[in-house]
Amino acid sequence: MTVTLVPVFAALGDETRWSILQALGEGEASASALAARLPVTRQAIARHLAVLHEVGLVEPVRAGREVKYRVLGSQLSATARRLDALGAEWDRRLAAIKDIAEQL
Amino acid sequence: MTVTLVPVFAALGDETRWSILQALGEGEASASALAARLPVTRQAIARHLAVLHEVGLVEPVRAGREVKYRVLGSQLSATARRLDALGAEWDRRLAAIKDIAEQL
DNA sequence: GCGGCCTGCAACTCGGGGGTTGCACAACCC
DNA sequence: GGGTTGTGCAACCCCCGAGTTGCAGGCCGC
Repeated sequence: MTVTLVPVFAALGDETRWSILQALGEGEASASALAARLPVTRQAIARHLAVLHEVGLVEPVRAGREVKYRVLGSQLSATARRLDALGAEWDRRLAAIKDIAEQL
Repeated sequence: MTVTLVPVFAALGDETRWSILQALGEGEASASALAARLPVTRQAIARHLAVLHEVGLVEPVRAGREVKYRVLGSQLSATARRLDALGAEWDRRLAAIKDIAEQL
């Protein structure tokens, strides 16, 4: 059920979305609240939140008539672990190739 | 000093670039060699390699008239560590906020 | 119940990036 | 030297996504 990595990074490859994530890192907030402290429209932020939710980095929390969002740091850490494993694997393989080449 | 995170993730948010990285993870290769086993033009791959090089994920290696590229797994792992730290920090802060709220 | 927030959906603009083709140039091989 | 292979640069097309405005619908409080 692990989400594929690429869409997550596509979501993380946007400055505005990082601003949103950073703001949410200081506490839950609604789209309107975020729009008040960011230089973009509420609708734009709503779309960004939808994207972040699709890749599992953020979670909506109904609070009466407003919808607050909570950042899911554990998901980010999980993604980080997969990334680290990939980097280590590549370095390991390339080192092995180099060793074999030197064996000649 | 450390490159900003966003461009790195923007670079990682593309399927074709991941195909390139995966291929390079099995051994160094030139743009032409990659074009032979991927469904895109050599020029497109060259542009992707330039992007990956700009964010430090890949390194060019001149070999006579051809330019092979090597994937830098350590850079990926370094990025992963920064990401993990961020996720942990967010979770820590939100947990602290929750604790304070329950103190009331 | 009624006016004011907050949300959701739809249509539109516009700039950027992924992909292509075409050509010029450099380096290897025979 | 001449043909072949690999690279670099430039122009072009085209689609997608970030952002906007506008409007309709739901919940609150008075």
